[in-house]
Amino acid sequence: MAHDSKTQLTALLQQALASVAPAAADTPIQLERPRDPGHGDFATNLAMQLARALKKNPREIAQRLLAELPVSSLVVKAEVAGAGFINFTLDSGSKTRAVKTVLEAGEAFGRSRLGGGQKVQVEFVSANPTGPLHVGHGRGAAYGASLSSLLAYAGWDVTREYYVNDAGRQMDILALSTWLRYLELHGICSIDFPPNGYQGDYVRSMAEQLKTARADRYVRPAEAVLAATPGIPDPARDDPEAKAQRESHLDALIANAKALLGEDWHAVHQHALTQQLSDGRSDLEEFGVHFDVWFSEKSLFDTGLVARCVEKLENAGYLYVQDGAKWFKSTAFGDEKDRVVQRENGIYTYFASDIAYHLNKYERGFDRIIDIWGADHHGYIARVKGAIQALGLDPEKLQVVLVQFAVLYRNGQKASMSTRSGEFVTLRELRDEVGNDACRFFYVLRKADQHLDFDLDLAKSQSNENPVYYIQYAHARICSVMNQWGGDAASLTDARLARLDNPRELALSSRLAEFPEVIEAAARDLAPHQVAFYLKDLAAEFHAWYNAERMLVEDQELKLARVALAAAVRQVIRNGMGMLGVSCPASM
RNA sequence: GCGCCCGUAGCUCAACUGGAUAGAGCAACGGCCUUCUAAGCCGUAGGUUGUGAGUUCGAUUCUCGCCGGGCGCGCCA
Repeated sequence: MAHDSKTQLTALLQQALASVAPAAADTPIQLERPRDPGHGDFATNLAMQLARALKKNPREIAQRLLAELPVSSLVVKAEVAGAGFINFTLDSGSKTRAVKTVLEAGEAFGRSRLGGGQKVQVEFVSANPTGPLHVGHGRGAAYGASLSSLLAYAGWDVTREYYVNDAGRQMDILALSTWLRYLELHGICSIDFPPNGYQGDYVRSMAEQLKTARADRYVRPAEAVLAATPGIPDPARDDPEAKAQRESHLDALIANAKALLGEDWHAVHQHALTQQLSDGRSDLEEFGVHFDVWFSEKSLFDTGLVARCVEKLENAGYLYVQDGAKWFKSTAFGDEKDRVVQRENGIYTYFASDIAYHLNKYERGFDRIIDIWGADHHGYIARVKGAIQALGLDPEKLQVVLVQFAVLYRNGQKASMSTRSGEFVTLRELRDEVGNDACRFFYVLRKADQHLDFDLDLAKSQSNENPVYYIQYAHARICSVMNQWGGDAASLTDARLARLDNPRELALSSRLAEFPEVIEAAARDLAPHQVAFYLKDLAAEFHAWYNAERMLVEDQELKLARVALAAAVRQVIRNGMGMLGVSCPASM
């Protein structure tokens, strides 16, 4: 059995524990890799954990544990330190063995069975298809994609899903906006474009496509379009009354459009939807973000699931009618207030279709469901979990990760990111400026719950100083060395690794052995940034070694050992970067 | 006002689910290219972890109170 050092050491400690404190034999063994190399290769706080139960001095317990520790060739030195830590220094052969393990496992090194093949669904991005993706969506995309790969690597069966909001008012507004621009293109300029419509240039280009494909088929007289609309209030006014009037003006325009266009309304609607959807899709694909399922909100209505869902809640006694609307008693599940699922006008709320969507997720048999939402949706968690509980499902299966906002700065000024106003930086623009690799890496370089200040000027002007290049550079250097070495890569597994004996080489080997632990910890915490930081550390240690020692030396045996180490580093960089969706060029 | 998230070096961020002397990058300063890629390396400097208490062997981490910032509190999506 080729156990790794950590597993072996854990087993040794368990034996010692069993004889020192049989009553506490189930105490979990925590082994950490100390930051300070002077503290050895592994350290455990086991004695301190036992201190209270045994009512003894931790250092004394540590001494007794050491006395009972079975003899092993693995441990070169074990000593009590500090308040009661036990520090272990391992045999160098056990460290360099990682090189061979990496080379033999190749792409599979770091994979684990932590997830046990369980089915997990990760839903992310799910932006309304009403305009280009912006930098905020980019963060969700990068995080979700990296997390999905990470979970897959750690042994889960992952389904990546995008929830398409193709059923609501926002889509109607987009269709209307497109149509109004289309009318403008046909010389109908007497209709003021509503300020709360979609202003972006992409709307105009969709209108042009419509004109090219359908000529004047959708043209209607301006008077009919504006019939019975309340009109647009003075732009300077932002009182509630004015706001309400703008919204009802928009709704009246939509109603008129539907009436005037009849079946053609669906064609315009569909055109806008498919156009935006395919635009977003190709944007994400170029960004290396793939989805297995594109789930339509509209389908939830078409199959009657929303209605069935509401009925289920009603039968379970969690619905009541007030002011003509149907309310869900989410306060029964800890929410601040009850929520409407069906409005007075009979239209279901977004919440209703979201309940149905989650019911559908559960019915598809996932063992675990992860929703990745923007932080502005945090108030939404209680009601969704409440509804799940009301449907008799286990709310613990659902995990919501809130990704904090990416706030964009340009010229030291906060840039707006509203899709409707049209003043936003798109993900595509960002990728063009900064590059996909730097983008993916930059996004995932911080915890999801950290606010992200994205300084566009900095990202553009200093893109060469982005940490991603640091890691890619290490990879390129190794490729270059291996080209000059020119040997057969397969022969590297036979290298005499005992020749790797300087501290840098041993530290680098240990670092490689740590990779699987990093993967598991990151997967547990849903924190792909830990992988990114690990890769930075690995690259740093490699660069230091590279500058200190030469690999292509005269001594054939030493050369082979060093090239093997470099090849193993390269492999781990590839595995880690691949997970984060970042490429590894062979030269830079 | 209530709820969620956050506060760590001048700036951007880490810190292995409570561990040892809190670490990186950028910016600043000083060194290293006739030998494998200088997008690199080595060194110097930079901190009362917002603040005050509590919990214990031990707190950046957990609890509470303040201070400061972000977001949310619709029959919007």
